[in-house]
Formats: sequence, structure tokens, C-alpha cells
Amino acid sequence: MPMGAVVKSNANAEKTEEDEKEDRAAQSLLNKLIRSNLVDNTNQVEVLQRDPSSPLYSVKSFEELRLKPQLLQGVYAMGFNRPSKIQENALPLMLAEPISVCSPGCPGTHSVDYAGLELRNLPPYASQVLGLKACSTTARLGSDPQNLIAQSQSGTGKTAAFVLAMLSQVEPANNYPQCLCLSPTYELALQTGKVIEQMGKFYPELKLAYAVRGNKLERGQKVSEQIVIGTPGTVLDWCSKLKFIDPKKIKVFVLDEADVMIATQGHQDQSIRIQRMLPRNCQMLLFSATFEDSVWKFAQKVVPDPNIIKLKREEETLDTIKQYYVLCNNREEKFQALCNLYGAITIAQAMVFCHTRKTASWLAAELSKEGHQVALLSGEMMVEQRAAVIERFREGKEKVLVTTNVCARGIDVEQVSVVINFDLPVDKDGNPDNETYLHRIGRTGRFGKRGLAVNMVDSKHSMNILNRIQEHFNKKIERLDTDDLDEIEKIAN
DNA sequence: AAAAAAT
Repeated sequence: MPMGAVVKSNANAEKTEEDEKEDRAAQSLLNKLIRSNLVDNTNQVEVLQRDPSSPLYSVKSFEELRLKPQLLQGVYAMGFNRPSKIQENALPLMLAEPISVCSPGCPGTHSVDYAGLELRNLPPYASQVLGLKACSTTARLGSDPQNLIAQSQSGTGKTAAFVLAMLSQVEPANNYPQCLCLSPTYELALQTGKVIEQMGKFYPELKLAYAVRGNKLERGQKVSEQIVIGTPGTVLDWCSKLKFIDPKKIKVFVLDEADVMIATQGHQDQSIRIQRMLPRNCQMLLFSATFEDSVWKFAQKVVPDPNIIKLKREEETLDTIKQYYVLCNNREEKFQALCNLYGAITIAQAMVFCHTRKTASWLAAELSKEGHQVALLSGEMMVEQRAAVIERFREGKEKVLVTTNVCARGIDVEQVSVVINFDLPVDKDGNPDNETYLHRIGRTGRFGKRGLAVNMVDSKHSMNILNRIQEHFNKKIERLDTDDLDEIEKIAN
């Protein structure tokens, strides 16, 4: 009998003409369905598959993913109605169920009843596309989970995408960590943790552990929570010398803001050491808004056989953010300009970025002296204090947050409509840091809302840096005169 | 330079 031949109720029957006709009908219906679901590549999404021969498809609804009911309930509870652009493409590639359908040579019966028509000899993905249960007797198509490297702008639903992937694989009945997510900062770990908790709240037994600084466990204790979110240092300790987590039991590993996590200057050592402890068949998911070329190459080296999804350039983000610069001669003038802007920016909420912790704390103190209420957040503060500050900012009790690059990435506060670069972002060599610039101003204009970015320039050198940033994004940054009240009126409107 | 850290 040829491979993938039709097997009806009597397994050894010859293939009749009628059977073949039915096969063709099934195949053509299926092709139609697959085509209608194909990714629109003319749009801004670029998908590179691990297995280019398998059909590429996207989902237009969460229902098509055949999530567990508790999980779908969580998705709805969060107010998500339909997948975002990145989710349309990423979810089918990541989720456990949709890819485990019959393989072509599978000896089982690949027939399903669909709209009164018995479809047989179905190719892989068939049951996913048709929204039906996979044949119970089928072999699985490839036993390893699909790895993914995904790049898309901030505010496009990356977090929800990987949270869904983790929750769809977790087995709440097993009381040990199965999913591990790394974040670059304490604040982001807390924020992402909240999403996990909300989306997973309909799994009664599901628990989440925070592997972050200050979270201490008894010696010899084991983490019983099924999902762990944390920062690299603590997670590494928990996995290695403290042995709170058995890394060999991790099924899904997520690197959020993956470009910083694997960049040489970033948390590379720790992230890679953790990754090496994971089992070979662990699913690896890398998410970030930006991937600089060298980082991108490195990512593809670390992740075996990845699917790759890229959302086209960042223009879209920058379109909704109006960018200005203010010309000053020194730090004091920048401070004055910021004071002039204070009234306008506090209509909603604002984030003010400084290059160092020292400048940040100086600036916060000076603003307070002037009678302007501001909050300060930087890495030198105690974690408890940091948690309290970000909470107050989230609740809107603080209108202005003076901070460092600790908040440059991922922090999502909806009311933030202004980002001020008190110091322009530069790397350790003093060159413009375009990635960080994009991430910083990406704190505003989230989910299609409009935003405003104001850059403070205080020297020829910083003007030069700003010009290079402007060139890089090929987007005009206009001059703003903060002594001119009409001008300020204009931006505040 | 910032962040991560039971160093």
C-alpha cells in the first residue's frame, strides 16, 4: 500500500475510483481553506519558516487556535477580541496543539467528517485549518516544539502572544516549573507577571513565581509554581547553585526584550548559561521590538531551527509620535525648559529619561524644589520602593516619572503621552543609541494612540547625536521653543 | 552608563 493511502473503515480495502474522487474533493476544499488563511505577505509581516514546505497560515480569531476553554476565557477576560498582527502569525507557529496533526505517512485513519463530507487522507495542518479535532490515531508531526524569533514594535501584543504560548503548554496539575520567562528589569518582570496572572486566572491550580531580587526561599526548598518569571541573575541562581528550579523540566523558555538579553553589553552571560541548562526539546521564544544586526545573527545561532517573524520597519510607530527638540546651552537651561513644559505635560502622564542615576535623582530633587511633583525610579533604589513607585505611576497618582534606561523598554502605562529625553540616549562609546531611542519614545503612542517626544539638546555634540538619530529614522524632529507659550500650547492641545 | 546579582 502506498504511503498516505486512503484508509477507510476496512483498513485493507483497495482504493476505488470513488475514493479517489473524494480525495480530490477533500484536497481541493482543503487547499481553498488553507489559501483563505494564508498570511498576507504584501503586508508588513515577514515570516520565515523552519519548514518552508508546510503551509503558512495566520489566524483571524482566537477561536481558531483551539485553546483550552479556561485559556480562551482568560483571553476574553482581558478584553482581547481578536489577535493582533503579530499574534495572527506568531500564535499558530508557537502553540502546541495546532501543529500536532497527522503526518503524511501516518498509518492511522486520517478521515474526519466535515460538513457532511467525509474527508480522508488529510495533509498536516488539516484539522487545524478546519477547526476539527486531530485524528486520535495519528502520529505527531515532528516531536519538538517550534522555536520562534519574533520582532515587532512595542505595543503590538508581544507579551500576550508569549503568555498564551506558555499557558497553552503548562500542566497545572504538575507542581513544578514548566515555563520560564526572563525579563531585563524588575519592573518589566512585575508587569509581565500581571499579564500571566490575569490571562491564567481561570486555571484554578495555576501559580506563578517571581524570581527577582529580594524574593527569598528557604534553603533546599523547591519552587512548586508552574510558571516562573524573573530577572537573569536570580533565575540563574535558582536554577544552578540554589536548585530551587529543575531546569530540565522546563518546556517553554521565553526571552522578553531578547535583544538586550543576548547583546554583549546586556545580560548575555546569564541568559545563555540559563539557556544551556534547559532540555534539548525545550521550546525557545525570543521577542523584541528591535534586533540590531549582530544581535539578530547571534539569536539565530542560539536558537535551533527557529521560525522567524519580522514586522516591517518602525515607521509606523514613529508616525503616531510627534518629535521635537529644545535647544539649550547647558543642564540648567534644560532644567528651565523642562519646568516650562511641566504644565503642558502633566495634562496626561510623562516619562523623563536621564543618562545616569545621578542625573535622574538630581533632576527629581530640583523639580521638587521648584514645587513640581515628580516621582523617581532608578536601579539604585530598593526593590520595594521601586515596586511602590511604578504602582503609583500606573495608578496615575504620579504624573511625571524621572527615570533612567531601566524604564526604557516594555513598561506600558497607557496614559503616558509624552516622553522627554533630558539626556539623549548614547551607548558606552558615546554614539547615538537608536534602539534605545526607539524603545524610549515607544513608551508613548502605544496601541495606535498619538504621542509626543521632546529631546533636550545642550551642546554641539548632542545636536550632532540628535541629527544622526533623525537621519537614522529618516523622520523630521522639529525645533520647539519652550519660552514661547503659544508653541507649548500647540503641543499640549 | 544602566541593568542584572543569595556575587
